[in-house]
Amino acid sequence: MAQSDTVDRILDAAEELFADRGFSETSLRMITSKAKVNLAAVNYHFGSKNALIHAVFARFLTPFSATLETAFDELEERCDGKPPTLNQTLWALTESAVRMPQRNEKGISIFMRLLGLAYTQSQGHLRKFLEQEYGDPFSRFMRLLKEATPQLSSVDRYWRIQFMLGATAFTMSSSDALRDILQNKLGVETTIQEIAARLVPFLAAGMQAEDKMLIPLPDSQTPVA
Amino acid sequence: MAQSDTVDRILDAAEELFADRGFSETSLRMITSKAKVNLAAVNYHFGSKNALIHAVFARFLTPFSATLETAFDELEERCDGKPPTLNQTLWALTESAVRMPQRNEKGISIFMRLLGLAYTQSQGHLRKFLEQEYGDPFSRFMRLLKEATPQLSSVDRYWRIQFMLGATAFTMSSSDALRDILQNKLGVETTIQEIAARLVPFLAAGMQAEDKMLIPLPDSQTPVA
DNA sequence: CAGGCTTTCAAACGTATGTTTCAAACAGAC
DNA sequence: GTCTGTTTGAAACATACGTTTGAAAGCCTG
Repeated sequence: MAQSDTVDRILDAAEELFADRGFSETSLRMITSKAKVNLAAVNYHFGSKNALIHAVFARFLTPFSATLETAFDELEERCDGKPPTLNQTLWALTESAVRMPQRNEKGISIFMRLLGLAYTQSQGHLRKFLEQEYGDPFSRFMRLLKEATPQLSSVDRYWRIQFMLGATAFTMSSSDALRDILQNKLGVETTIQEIAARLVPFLAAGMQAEDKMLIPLPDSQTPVA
Repeated sequence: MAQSDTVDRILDAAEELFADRGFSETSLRMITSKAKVNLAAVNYHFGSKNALIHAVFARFLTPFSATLETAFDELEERCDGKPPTLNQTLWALTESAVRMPQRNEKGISIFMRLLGLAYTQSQGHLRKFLEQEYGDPFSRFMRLLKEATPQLSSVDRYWRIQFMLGATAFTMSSSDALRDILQNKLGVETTIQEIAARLVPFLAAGMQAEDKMLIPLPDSQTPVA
């Protein structure tokens, strides 16, 4: 065994269990027994459960953010001064995610599911960690989105970005389950690339929707401007 | 005090704490101390923590699903045989949610956050409970969506519905946090009605997007038809 | 006001958690 | 081989959890 095969085994087990069950619902004993290492190994190698969570994120987010920066570099160079289009920007992100080297066939959906958890179950420490470590490529993505949608107000853009993130994280986080359902119901095979190919135009269309809707509230409640 | 003021106080406290922190992260001791009732009261009145979770959902989901059925009835009657449009269908749902009688000013966002949690943190028992109790209006909503988008293939529709659910559940499940961020960043106040007013056209546009995208994968990977 | 049923209360139970301890096993350098 | 620092191991720690208990208090009916 390599010197710190233990560390990787813990990370592998933790990653999968976190993605399956969430953070609080996954105990160190589950992790260590799945990883076939001693319970104390987590605190020895990582210091605490929270630090382990950070390490799980860092392991895939660090190479991913590097890939993403490169993709953005290439894109901006290719556009030669002009701001990349919305489709190009979304696609640069999607392609970076899909083409990341995977540890196994479940890699990409675990990756997405973890991102979704980070958003929805974030316990303060995680959000702070992610913001601090990976805020830069995220900000850059935001800037590109902004330049690709100059017609939107800041507030509109903000919310539509949230909608995009939601559709993406949610779909990807359960893409295995959704794929199975589709297989059983309609007998259709679907690859993660195909899901992406359907998702991107959905997002682009939503992002570029014409109007904010006027809410017709017949009585009670104040209508929204 | 009314006879079972205790029950309502527990439900109120539980609802708010669940929405703030999630299910596993909220202990019975937090709930009972916030509600100012004895710890044993939860198990006495509800039987278990899981049953309390179900009761919290039932309290707002039962009247909501009734409201929703009525809204769908009215919509279908108004359309007089012709299938309602996508916008009408989405709006019937949104309006039913927004116009539910609220116990307090935070009511609607708690409501939404709980729905988001139900989707993202569902622990089996909850999903089963919701499916059993409220599967009917959900199926009806799905049927309306199908009739409103006859141009879509079953597979396309399936995935786009997932995208819609994702954007909605995800956004709503963290809408308070997102609102705060927006408040700090841009100094803008946002109501839940405004979020809905932005979300619906986003979803409608995405749902009706023209094309599935052709994926340009420069090398490796097989392009998608 | 007496009786029986319901509700509250403080305390304890058993279990599971994250973390710590300290001795044993191991690794590589001299 | 011996010595050093690192890693593993079994066990225990303290704490928090959901749940149960059994007695006290409250309430309503007769």
